[in-house]
Amino acid sequence: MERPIADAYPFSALLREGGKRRFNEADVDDLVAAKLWNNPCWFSFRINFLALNFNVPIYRWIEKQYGMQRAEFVVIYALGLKDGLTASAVCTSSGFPKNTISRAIQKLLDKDVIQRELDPADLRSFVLCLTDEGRRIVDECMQPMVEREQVMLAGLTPAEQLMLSELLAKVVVDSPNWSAQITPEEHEE
Amino acid sequence: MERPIADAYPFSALLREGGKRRFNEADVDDLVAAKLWNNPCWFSFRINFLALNFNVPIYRWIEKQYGMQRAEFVVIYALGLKDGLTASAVCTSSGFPKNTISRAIQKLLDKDVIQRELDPADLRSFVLCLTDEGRRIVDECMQPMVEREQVMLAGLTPAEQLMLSELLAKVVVDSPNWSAQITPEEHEE
DNA sequence: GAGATAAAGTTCCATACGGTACTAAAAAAA
DNA sequence: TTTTTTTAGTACCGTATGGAACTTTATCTC
Repeated sequence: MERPIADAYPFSALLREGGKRRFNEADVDDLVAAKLWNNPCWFSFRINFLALNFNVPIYRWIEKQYGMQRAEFVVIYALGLKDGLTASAVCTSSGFPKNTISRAIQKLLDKDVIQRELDPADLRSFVLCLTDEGRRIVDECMQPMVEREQVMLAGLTPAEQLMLSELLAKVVVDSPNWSAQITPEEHEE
Repeated sequence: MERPIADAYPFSALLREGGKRRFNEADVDDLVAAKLWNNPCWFSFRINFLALNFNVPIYRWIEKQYGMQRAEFVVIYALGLKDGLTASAVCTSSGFPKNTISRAIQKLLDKDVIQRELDPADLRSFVLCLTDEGRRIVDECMQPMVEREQVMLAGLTPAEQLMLSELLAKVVVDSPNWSAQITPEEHEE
């Protein structure tokens, strides 16, 4: 039972097929079915498919509604959850490169959606916070976002949703243990 | 038991907190902790965080190794799973806009990574397939991708991984039932 | 302390991206 | 059949994006 995952073909096939037998294959697009059940990268496909299907309509709506780019929204969303962040904190938690975040912050400052002041403890960095306007925008966006999630998750029972939430959280919590490296010996060329 | 999700605050809080009590909060970055456990959009954060942490290193590596853009790789990956697709099939399963996929296909043709021929049954469309070179590239990319997944999932037991695979598959299978709309009444302006 | 190294943000620049408009073929309506 | 509408794929073009180099302040080393 000790980590037979990596090499034991039968188990990885089981993972990949992830409950295939429970579904009616006819309901699913052919290629989606292949990506779900005949794909060595079962996890990344599922995750990416779901992320895309959440992000595309949501960010399109935010763009239309507020003329705000994805990176801009990422910043104010983070500030909505935790005020007084620095740009680099937003970078590390969001994964966006720092120049993209920097530009987003400039635009938000121009629009008076956020404010910033020098951190007296570290003169290189600025502390950011939402203005009233910014707070209003974040609040207004919450409803469609939550609704979209609920639409996407409506196929799961409450118990299944809870299970999913816990499993995904467990993976995220483990993230400090992942090395960003792909293959250790990729220094050549 | 009939769908109490939408409004019952206590349950949505439970979902959001997704097993918080089981984790040692000190192990997690502050902002990540807030996004995990104090966030009405628990699902989209988890999904996006994981997708990003898979995609960024993988696509950086593919770019370095093969000089290939994300959209290009999406095309050959799809062809690797199911040969003889059309451009529009790739679009719908990947979520990329068709001009992006079209450009990617042009580049892949230039590089002799794929081939295409007119579909005699429908003179508007082309049937795509990998060349030997293309097949080789897809195969070579599989290993680092699978490895990255395993690194990311190493915090889960095999049983948990199986459960996660099934739950995510169930959500994906339900996707035809999601309307892309955000709010039905967004026709004004 | 002086010098080296790292970190926070910004600027520059080439390019990848996606909305929109377009062409040609197929399907549907008349 | 002819006309209208939809679908597959391409072209154009303005803009957002991210790598790399840069400035300034902190931190680390000796």
